[in-house]
Amino acid sequence: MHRLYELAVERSYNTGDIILREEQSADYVFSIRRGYAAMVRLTSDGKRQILAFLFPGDFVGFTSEDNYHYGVSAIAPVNACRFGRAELEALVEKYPVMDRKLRFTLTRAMDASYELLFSLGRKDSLQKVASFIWYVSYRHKKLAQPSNPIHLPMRRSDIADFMGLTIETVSRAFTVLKGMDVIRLRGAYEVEIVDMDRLRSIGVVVAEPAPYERNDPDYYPHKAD
Amino acid sequence: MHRLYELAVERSYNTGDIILREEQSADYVFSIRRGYAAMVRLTSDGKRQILAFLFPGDFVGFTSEDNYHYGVSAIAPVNACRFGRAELEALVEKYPVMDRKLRFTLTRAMDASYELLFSLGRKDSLQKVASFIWYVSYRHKKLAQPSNPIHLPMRRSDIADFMGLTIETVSRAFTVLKGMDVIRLRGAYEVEIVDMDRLRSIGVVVAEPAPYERNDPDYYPHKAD
DNA sequence: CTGCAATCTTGATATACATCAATGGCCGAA
DNA sequence: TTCGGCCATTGATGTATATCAAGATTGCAG
Repeated sequence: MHRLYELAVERSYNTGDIILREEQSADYVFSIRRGYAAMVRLTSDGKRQILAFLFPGDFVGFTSEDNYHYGVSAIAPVNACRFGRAELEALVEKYPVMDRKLRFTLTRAMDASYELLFSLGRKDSLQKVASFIWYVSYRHKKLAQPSNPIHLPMRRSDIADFMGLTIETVSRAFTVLKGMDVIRLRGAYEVEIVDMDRLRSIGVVVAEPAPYERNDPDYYPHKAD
Repeated sequence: MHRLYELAVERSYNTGDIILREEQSADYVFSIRRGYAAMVRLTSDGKRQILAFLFPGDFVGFTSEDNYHYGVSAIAPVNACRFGRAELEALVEKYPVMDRKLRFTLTRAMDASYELLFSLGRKDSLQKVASFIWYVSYRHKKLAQPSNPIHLPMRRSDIADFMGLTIETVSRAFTVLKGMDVIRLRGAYEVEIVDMDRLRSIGVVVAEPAPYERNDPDYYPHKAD
């Protein structure tokens, strides 16, 4: 594993700096060491979608195409390690364990991506914002950072572009959550979660036990054949 | 590679059958051999989001959690191979090439997922439906299936639940595209793409060459802390 | 062929969110 | 400390899409 970091180049970025540019040849993979970044995609008419927020420990830059189909920029000062794709693949060839590690990393990114897909497609604005706050708290906890009075490393416009909303709608959702005594704000970036259970119940709207009315459940449970 | 299929169990499913159930223990991985399926997530209030359509050759069932966080059901008669996760991992351990193959498969799924994320967050209904038709045509082409007069294997409600719309809105978008002479319909499931370029230009709204005009050093004014 | 049921289309209305427009609060510079 | 600019918040209005409600096709069963 430390072999990996021998071929890394460490780099620093300030807030707003571009780490990786859309349509650039996909020659590098980055791992975020400190700070926060966002994977960004832009439309021809000036709209923006954030595909993922990157927290310390996250990797970015894997793609099946020749070029990146997204940009990455720092939303707070970032330290990142840059790996050449070719060198990385060579190393992986030598140490097959790496491959499993990378695969697991990708699988986690997939799960996060499906979670967001679900939010974007089928949650209303309040549910989106509630699940977003819950998500940031969760990620901070995983990193052993303060997870209750949390610091949001991103601005309202970033939240909006992540959740498919506008800044105004995000702001109003914060106001509603405050009014419900679910959260409290100390400045726009410090969120105290007063009622974690209620926050979760607003934002995490997955279905209960038996979700598939339509179908004949002949096949479940799949016995070993 | 054929070693892989030695530990597969082949199974058939009819339209509407459940291949894999949400919250089930994630013990299997499936590869679709024939037919079409959908990864589905449901909300507590009865809404549905399709996370991905599965075409022949696609894999499903990898997750970083202990349980699946989505269901999979057949939207047309399906033949699928089922692999035990444990056996698969054991095989991978023995033949490291497999790992790279799986990783690449996952990377492609990621790219597709980001594409959908973008559509859900920032496209209007016409753009969503146009890009959807384009996507199905593209997938058929990759499978060496007819890609111009295309057969849609899914119903309007599936398209709606994939694109975060309602069936009515999807239907209206089809009508608009017909009116623009971009597509022609022969029954609800047969789509002739009359003007592929226009279809693409409506649905694929990625930004042009220099996408980051706004992102001078000053774009995120919340400067270095 | 005929009839029925499912699903798609079309129309009318409601509504959540976007857009437009101030106002207000925080933070860094001087 | 005060000032000025950048964001966030709040308010008023507009609009795209959801919802509610009929019809119109399609395709299957008999």
